[in-house]
Amino acid sequence: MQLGNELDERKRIILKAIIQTYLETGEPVGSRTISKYTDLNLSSATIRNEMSDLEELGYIIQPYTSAGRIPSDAGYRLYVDELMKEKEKEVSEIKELMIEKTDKMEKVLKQVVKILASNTNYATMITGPTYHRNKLKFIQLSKVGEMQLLAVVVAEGNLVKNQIINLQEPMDEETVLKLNLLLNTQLNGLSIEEINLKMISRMKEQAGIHSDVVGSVVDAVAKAIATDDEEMEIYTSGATNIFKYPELADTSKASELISAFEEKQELAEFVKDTMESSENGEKGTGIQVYIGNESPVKTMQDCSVVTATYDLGGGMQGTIGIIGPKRMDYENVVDNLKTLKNQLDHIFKKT
Amino acid sequence: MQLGNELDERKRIILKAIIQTYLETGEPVGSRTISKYTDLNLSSATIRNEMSDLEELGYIIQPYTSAGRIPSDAGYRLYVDELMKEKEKEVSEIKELMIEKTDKMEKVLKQVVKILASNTNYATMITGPTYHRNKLKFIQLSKVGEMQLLAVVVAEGNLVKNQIINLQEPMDEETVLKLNLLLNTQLNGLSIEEINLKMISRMKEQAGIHSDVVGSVVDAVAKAIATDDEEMEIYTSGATNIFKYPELADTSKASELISAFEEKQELAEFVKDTMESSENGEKGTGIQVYIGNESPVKTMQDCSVVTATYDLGGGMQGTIGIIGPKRMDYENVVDNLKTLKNQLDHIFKKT
DNA sequence: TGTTAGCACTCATTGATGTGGAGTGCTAAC
DNA sequence: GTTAGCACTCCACATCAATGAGTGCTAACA
Repeated sequence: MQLGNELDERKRIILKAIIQTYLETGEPVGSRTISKYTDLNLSSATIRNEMSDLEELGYIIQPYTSAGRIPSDAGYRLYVDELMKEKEKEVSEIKELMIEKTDKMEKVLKQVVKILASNTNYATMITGPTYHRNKLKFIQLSKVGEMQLLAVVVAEGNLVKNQIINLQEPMDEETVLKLNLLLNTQLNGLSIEEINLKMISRMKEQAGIHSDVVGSVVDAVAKAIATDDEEMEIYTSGATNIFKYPELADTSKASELISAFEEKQELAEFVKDTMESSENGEKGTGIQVYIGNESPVKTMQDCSVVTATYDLGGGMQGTIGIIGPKRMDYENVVDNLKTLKNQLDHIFKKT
Repeated sequence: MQLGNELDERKRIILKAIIQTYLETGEPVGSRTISKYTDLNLSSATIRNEMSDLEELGYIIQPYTSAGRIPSDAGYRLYVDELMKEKEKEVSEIKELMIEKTDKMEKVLKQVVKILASNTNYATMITGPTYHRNKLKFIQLSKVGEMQLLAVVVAEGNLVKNQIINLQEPMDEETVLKLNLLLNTQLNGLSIEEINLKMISRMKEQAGIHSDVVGSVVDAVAKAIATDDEEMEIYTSGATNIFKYPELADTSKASELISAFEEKQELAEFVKDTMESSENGEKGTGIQVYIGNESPVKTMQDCSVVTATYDLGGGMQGTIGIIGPKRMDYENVVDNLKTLKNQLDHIFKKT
């Protein structure tokens, strides 16, 4: 935005041409190529002069003396912020993603990353919706064995968790019923912050000899409602797509990248970052582009990462991400993410 | 076994020496090395003669003229079957795997693969116990919304599944109770094969206007009990360990291998194969070694795979696997798997 | 007959060298 | 302001020789 003004129209066109050619080929692009590529009808010499300027301004880089130029991080940034938009309307056919309606969200998510990965040829990730200040909807204790209870906890958004509780001593059906009633009347509609110690100890009193069960159940409840960072499941796909881009495929880089995918906790950085900046309401599209150094994760400084949050209302939101080389096809990626965002809204609102 | 007899003692020692040196170094081993390595006190020339014989017999291979020798698949096989055992008693200190007791099996499994991967420096996989002819233990329908029921199905082994059922029309608490009773009395203790169409249609009759709910519940039951191959979750870890072995680390191979890990369905082949042969009761240790071509998966012909089944009694069993280069440290791997097997038994029997 | 020393030979690996070509920067002319 | 021309740079690639690990063979030895 601020930098863009120092560029006249011709420079912008040339820069755009350079970047686009580089996106396709992945190899430094020279002045002759551009002189043919554009409809400016300029000789390579003129282009060379302009390119020299562009390099001085920091938008392109010469990997070594007398080689072609490649975009710098700043160049990509300008391209994403401004140059790309001018073309945006052109290609925008909405591809129908074939997501069959399944009951389990987990499956949907796994399918989504998979489709996205094969659509874009990049590595992809997705998190399920995380529930901020989620409220308790329903608790059900059932006897499933002599000394075992099953606690089923349902939170808002129909997030179901269950936990087996091993008892110290047998419990009859009637007591189970009583406990059920107690738990539901006391805890129903509360969020995790609202369940305080006082309340728990009061309930334990009322439960009499079975106070330890109350403790276990409250634990289960806490687990069901609180979705802390560790809990958060991140699904990934297409990690091996990075082998398709020579600049990332050499053994050491690939190893690091794929490790990051496997461990997943580095990916959580993006989720956190994206969530934060989407709260600050930048742009409003909820789409975030990290180019090279802009990434919060060091191991991904040779990559670009594009993330989007999908928002299901009611405080539930998740994150989708695409990780690829810096020369990723930003237009296509952003496009894909946008349509996917809508689709996810659609699916989950129905469910 | 049958082939082993054509080898005299000296040849066996030399072969063993060759293999062990190769396991360490990963490079073709020459005669001079062996002449120093062994306590046979033979000159390199003599060793050369023996090696020539061993090559003719098919146990070792010369990658190119006048290079050292590397073990062939047959060589590894002999090593695993016979040579290795002679040393087995030596190193067998049981490493205590620090598996903290958690409630969720999923977490235990994820932790186990992780530990195993970092212990062995190979890629690892594990499946949860699959339940053959599993029986229904308990069904609980609960109303969680105006038009929504939650079906919780508990099968033997405390395998819990839940499913949200969307109703066509509201249902009052009383009906829910009645349905609960109906389902439990009819289906309790049955395995999936025993639930036939006749039974379902009879239940639908008794359910009256809510017959569609019965259908949904039975579906949920089926899903909970039947653990078909697709359902089966395979957890993996340490996929990037393959980068540590140059013979697997070149881009094309690594890409294929890691893809296989990501997709997981190739890994299911091993699970199936291992299960079958463990049923046939070979050896009795339940540990299976696939060397190179012996593998049922083509993409892993440059690897060796060692699998083990852990058995929890009651028809529940799962599979652990380690995937590495052919020159993997078989002794250590087998050892690790054995102790892990025991630990898993221990953990899950407690749970 | 089994073992060993010696020697010629093979072949992957490594580093040096040279060439071709893509691309630049600069200058001079239009 | 634009362009043609030219010298220059530097990577990529191929070629070549030197190196050295390792073999196979032969002949001598115990």
